Amino acid sequence: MATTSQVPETGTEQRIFDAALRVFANKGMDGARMQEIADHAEINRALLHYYFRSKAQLYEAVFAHGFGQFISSLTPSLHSEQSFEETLRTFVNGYIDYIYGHQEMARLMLNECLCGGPVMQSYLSKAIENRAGFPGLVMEDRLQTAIDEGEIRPVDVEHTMLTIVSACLFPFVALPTVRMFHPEVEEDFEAFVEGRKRHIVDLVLGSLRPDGGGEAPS
Amino acid sequence: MATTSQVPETGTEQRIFDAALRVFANKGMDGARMQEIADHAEINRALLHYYFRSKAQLYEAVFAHGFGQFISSLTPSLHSEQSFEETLRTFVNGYIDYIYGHQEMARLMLNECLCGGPVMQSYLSKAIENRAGFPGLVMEDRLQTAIDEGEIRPVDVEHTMLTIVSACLFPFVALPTVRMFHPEVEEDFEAFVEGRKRHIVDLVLGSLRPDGGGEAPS
DNA sequence: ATCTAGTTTAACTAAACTGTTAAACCTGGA
DNA sequence: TCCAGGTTTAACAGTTTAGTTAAACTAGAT
Repeated sequence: MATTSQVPETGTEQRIFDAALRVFANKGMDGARMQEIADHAEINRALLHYYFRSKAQLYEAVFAHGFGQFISSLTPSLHSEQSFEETLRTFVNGYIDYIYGHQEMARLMLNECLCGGPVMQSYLSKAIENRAGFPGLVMEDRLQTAIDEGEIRPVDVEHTMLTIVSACLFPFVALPTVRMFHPEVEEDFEAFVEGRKRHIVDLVLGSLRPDGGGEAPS
Repeated sequence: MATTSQVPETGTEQRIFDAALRVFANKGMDGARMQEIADHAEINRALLHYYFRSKAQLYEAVFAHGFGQFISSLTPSLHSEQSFEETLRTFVNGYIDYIYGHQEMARLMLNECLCGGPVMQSYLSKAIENRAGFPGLVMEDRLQTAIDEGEIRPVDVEHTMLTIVSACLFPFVALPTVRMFHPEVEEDFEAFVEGRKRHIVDLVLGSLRPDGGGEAPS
């Protein structure tokens, strides 16, 4: 079953997978052409269907892999008991690190996120069944306890979470547009990424200090 | 030319336009079908091409309209000389008000934003030629002067702008997904919108107070 | 009454795409 | 040597789509 002894450097299935990811991310599920995927994988359409029966199955396979990878890359580091600041930093760093390391996957997932496609819907609803296994919800809960314990000023946790996630995600998925405003981003992308992490943590912590933010707590 | 005396309640062209917006926003340029647009407009495909020669032209027309509408709905209120806080509040409120009132257009534009499509690219590059005419850049400049004058603590203006825009945009374009986490959003959407405005302004102002944010200014 | 613009119907072309199949090819392992 | 699985090629069927066209119809304006 192809796992007999040594599989070639980059197996065909993996090449198809990578190619599909790239094309799906750039063109979307509808805009993607099986031929283009085959071209990028340097194989032919027939072989493509030989591995992944249909376009829909290929798409779901790619999505599922990225989705699982994303969650499992974030969850473990959030599991232990940390201070709020540590949790926030871990969350933001983990989030952005994943996106940085998997920009195409991030774009693909956000695309699904936008149209509220059935694939995202089904995987997400299953994933959030247990809060402890979903990074965003772990972070949200930690935010709530920090408020309860007076560690930070009382803010709307849902809005705050939305803002944090937005600030982590959006600049990367909208990169083509961001680059038009700030061409220097491309020159030193890693510096931008690290700066982004610091900025977000800084902004949130700065605003949530218990000693009266924009509105005095009481 | 149809403007002789009284055009019927909703002109055909407008109905096509609305239908196209809806379909393009939900399915994307590639996923959209001319037949579906015609159905929503309650006309036939032939008439669709009679008004807008091709799918590409229809798409560009819809995009161009929304793009111009967005800019011109924000620019005037930012023109006068205001305090930083006023400017920020005007910007955030205007941004979110537009999105709230034009959710489909916002989704469509972000879709274009993601794939870095040629349409967005061309319109945007023309729009940012004069900074004073582009809301985001006006805000960014105001942020810079506020720092120069010690009105707020020195922060990275680009990162801060990115965060503000992200926080305004993302929760709305990703609404289908947001709803899965917070079903209550749908019950009172307007409350969510107003809460979002306050939260963002609050968070940013709270963090930018000149008296030492997360990191002491000097 | 006639003219004209908007509209419908229906048929059609041309192209694109997905998915399938059969035959042949290559290569490494038994 | 032979076999089997991966791979290619090429052709095909079936479907869907965009876009065009011609004819007929409708209704308001002149």
